[in-house]
Amino acid sequence: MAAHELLRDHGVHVTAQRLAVLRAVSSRPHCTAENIVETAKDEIGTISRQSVYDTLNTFVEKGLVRRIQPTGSPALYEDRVGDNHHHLICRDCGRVVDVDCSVGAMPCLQAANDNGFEIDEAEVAYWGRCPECKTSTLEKTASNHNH
Amino acid sequence: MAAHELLRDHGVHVTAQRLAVLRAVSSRPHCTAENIVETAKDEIGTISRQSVYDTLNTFVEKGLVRRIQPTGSPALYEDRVGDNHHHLICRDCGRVVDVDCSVGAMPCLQAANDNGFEIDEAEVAYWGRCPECKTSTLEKTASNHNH
DNA sequence: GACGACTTTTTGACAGAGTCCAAGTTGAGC
DNA sequence: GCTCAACTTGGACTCTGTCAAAAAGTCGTC
Repeated sequence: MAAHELLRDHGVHVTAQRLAVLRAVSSRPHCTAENIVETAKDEIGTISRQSVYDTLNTFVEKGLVRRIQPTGSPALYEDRVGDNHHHLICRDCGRVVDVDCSVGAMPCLQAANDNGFEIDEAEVAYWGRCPECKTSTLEKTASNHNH
Repeated sequence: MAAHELLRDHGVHVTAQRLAVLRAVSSRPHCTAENIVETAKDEIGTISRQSVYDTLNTFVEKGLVRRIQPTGSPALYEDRVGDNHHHLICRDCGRVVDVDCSVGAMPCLQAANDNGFEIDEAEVAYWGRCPECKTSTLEKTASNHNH
């Protein structure tokens, strides 16, 4: 489906800014609002930060993009929606990697006890260290021994 | 274990401020840095905001308290560490409620594919609406019908 | 096509959370 | 008691994100 129709079908007006934001989100796996401002500017010349925030909020609301917010990081946006995948986040470099749900298709939406809440999303973040950061820590430790 | 020894064992100096911060975190399930400043002031008379932030960062680093950061809310701190419980968060009022791990004891630490990451924590947030906010929305909807 | 209601975008100010800095004071632990 | 760590004060600053009002653009209808 063309981006144009995608927006129409979700009941939002089609504008150059929105198309650019949508393409910016698609262009890389996990980007910040700031990334999107830059990417969209590259594409259409100029766009205000406010428009990007407004557009992202609209998209999130309409289910066109998904927002994730790891502790200590600005919000990230991705266009992979509806498949309930999760994220691996590196504590050192902040890198985010997609990972499929370990329990299967969507069961993690069920909490053990919902306390009367009406749950619509389960966000799972695995925290740790990515291969590169593991390696560089080892190197640093080794070089410390040379003091 | 007394708070005093708890700090000692984690290799941090024992000070009135740190004890007050620790107690403030324990005093309620999920508190903001601002809550802690106030609670600690009530206890020891005066403490600087800077100290509270420093202390909280130290505690998080040492594993004495856990920090969670829901979208659109300041960071929250809790002293329930090491049991891998999760959180229910209300999209409307921001209320946070503890919930035990749905899969059992710590198995959600295992991602389907760790991509070479060394994972040390799985953070799960269930997003939805709390009973109170569900009710108040219904009331608002009902009153709109009366226009 | 042109009109007009309504939605978006722009611009710039603003707010909240938290960090950084620096210098001086206090206090913990050996 | 000495030394180093921790605390205070206060302000400047950064980073994300929102608010408000005016200008511009979209889209259904004529």
